Amino acid sequence: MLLKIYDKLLNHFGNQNWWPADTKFEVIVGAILTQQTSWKNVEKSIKNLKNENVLEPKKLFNLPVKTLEILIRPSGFFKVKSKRLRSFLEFFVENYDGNLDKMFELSLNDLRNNLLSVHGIGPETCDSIILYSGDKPVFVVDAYTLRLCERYPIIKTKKYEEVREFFEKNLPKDVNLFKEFHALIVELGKNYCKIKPICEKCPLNEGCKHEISNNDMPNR
DNA sequence: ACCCAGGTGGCCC
DNA sequence: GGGCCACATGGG
Repeated sequence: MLLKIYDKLLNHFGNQNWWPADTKFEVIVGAILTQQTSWKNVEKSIKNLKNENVLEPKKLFNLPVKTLEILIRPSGFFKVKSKRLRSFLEFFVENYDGNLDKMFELSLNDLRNNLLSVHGIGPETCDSIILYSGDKPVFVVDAYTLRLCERYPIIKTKKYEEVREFFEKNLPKDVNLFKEFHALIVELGKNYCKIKPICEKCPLNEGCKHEISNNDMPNR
């Protein structure tokens, strides 16, 4: 079932090659900045950080908050997100000396729990970090994934943990597959799921229960 | 002038 | 446990 959906999406959209970033650390910063924000805007912030040569753990840690706010302004919620970046950096430098290998040495479970304890890192950001920066097999669930589950009915619950476990149990434990699948679901959501008329051309048109409104995103 | 974007935490009931 | 709200910029 899930693999069939995956194949259709892959055939239609092709390989997405997520996450676009030069370093693992950049992935983490991007994961926090992209919360409820278009990637285009995040790119501007990332570019600013690179231009200032501060896109490294200790350098970012030592950056004054005011400066950080200015640099990440294009990606929105800049005061909230500068705090969230600070929370992560403090956690990261204090516990792992700003060393990603050290952090990712943890067991999947400890890693998840520790990241989730950081203020501003919720389930999706946590799992994006683990999958795309840590290369470990957790499935990232987002609002698009929940909507997909609703429309085909794949699973009744809308609870993050349950949906994540369902995908992980019903797919081969393949990091690359998890990366691509999540990216493809996002691509699907961006292109086809908003307005009913477009559904005719949707690769998942068959069996879709999209009947109602233009916007029925789970968290709006 | 709207509407939306690769969420999260706070507060209320 | 669920429902609503603030957070903010840039693009369509």
